[in-house]
Amino acid sequence: MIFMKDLSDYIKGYSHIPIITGPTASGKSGLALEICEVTGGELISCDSMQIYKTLDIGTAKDSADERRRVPHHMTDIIEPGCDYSVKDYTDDALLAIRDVLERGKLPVLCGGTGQYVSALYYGLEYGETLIPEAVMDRLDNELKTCGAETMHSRLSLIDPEAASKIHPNNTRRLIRALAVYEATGKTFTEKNVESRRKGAEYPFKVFFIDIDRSLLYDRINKRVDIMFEQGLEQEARMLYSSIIPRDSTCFQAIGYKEFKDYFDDECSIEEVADKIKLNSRHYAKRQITWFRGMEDIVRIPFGTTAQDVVGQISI
RNA sequence: GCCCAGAUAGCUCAGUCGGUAGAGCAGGGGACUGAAAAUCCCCGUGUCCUUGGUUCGAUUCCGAGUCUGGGCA
Repeated sequence: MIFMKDLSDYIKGYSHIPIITGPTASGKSGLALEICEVTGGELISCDSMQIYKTLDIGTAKDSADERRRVPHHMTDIIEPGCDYSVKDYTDDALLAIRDVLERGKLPVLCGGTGQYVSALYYGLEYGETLIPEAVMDRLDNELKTCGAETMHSRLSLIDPEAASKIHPNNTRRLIRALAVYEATGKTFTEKNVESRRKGAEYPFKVFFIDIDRSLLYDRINKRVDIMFEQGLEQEARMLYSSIIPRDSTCFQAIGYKEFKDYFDDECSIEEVADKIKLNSRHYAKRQITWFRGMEDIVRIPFGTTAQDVVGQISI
C-alpha cells in the first residue's frame, strides 16, 4: 500500500473512493447516482457489459435522463463485438478515476462485476505480455485431442498449486494457466503473486448492498418484465441482425443470449423471459458468493441512504 | 353414469419382481488474477393420495374411496 495515492492531493474532505456493488437488481445505480448528486461526484461503472454501446435495456444502463444529471464514465466505451479484458478495464478505469480527481470531483464507482471490482480494490497488475494466438490455438487443439485430464496432469507438473485449485472440467481456466506459462515462462501462481505486489492505487472502500434473497428475486423478475416493456426484444433483434460474430463476448450477456432459440423459432417469447429471469437469479447468486469471500468490504442493508455512505468515506 | 390411465422431492417424472426411494430442473453452498453477465465444482427424507385387507413386513400386491387426465355414453 506504499504506492497508494493520497486523496487529499486532489479533493478535500474524503478518506476513500466508494465502490458501490451488490447483486444485480439490488439498487446499486440508484444509490451511486444519489451519492454523486450529494457530493457532486461522477459515476464510474464497474460493469463488464455496460461498456458496450447499443446494449442499453438488457444491461440495465442508467437512463438518458440519469446520465444527463450525473456524468458517467466507462459505459458505452466500445462497440459490441470488440474484445475487452480485465486488463483493459483496469487501465481505462484508472485513467477515468484520475481524470475525475484532477477536476476536483469525487469518483463514485458502481457495478457488479466482481472481477473488475477486485482488480481495482486489490490493485492487481496484469503486465504487458499478451498470449500469442498461436499458443491458444495449439492448446485448444491439444485439449481436443488429448483430453482435459492429460492437460491437467501437465499443469500439475508445471504448477502444482494452480492445478490443485483448477478443476479439470474447468477447461477455460486450465488452458489459461498453461498458456501463461508458455507465453511468459512464469507459472500462473508466480504471476498471480507478482500481480499483487503493488497494491491498490487509491484508497477504495467497497460497499456491498445486502438484500433479502426473496425480495431480490422478486425485483429481478419485475425488472425483466419492465425490460420487455421498454423494447428488449427490438434491441436484441438489432444485435442478432448485425454482422457481429455470434461468439463475441456481448452475445454472452444475460438478456441477449436467451433470444437465440426464439429467433430460430425454437421457443416462445415467454420462455425467453423466464430464461432471462432464471439466468439473472443464477448470476446474482454468483455475485453474492464472490463478494461474500472478499475481506474488508462494508455490507450495507438495502435502503441505506447516500448520506449514510458519504459519512463513511468522509474525514 | 360407465371404462381406462395416473397420484412418489417445490416442478416433471423414474423406481422399488414386497425389506420405507432417485434423476433432471428449481433451490442452496462454493471456486474464481487478461472472455467473468463467462467458466467450473459440491449438496437429494419425502405422510411414495387416503383407507381397509393379505403379509413377519406394503409406497410396491388386492379391495374401496378421493382427486386429476383421457375415452365412451
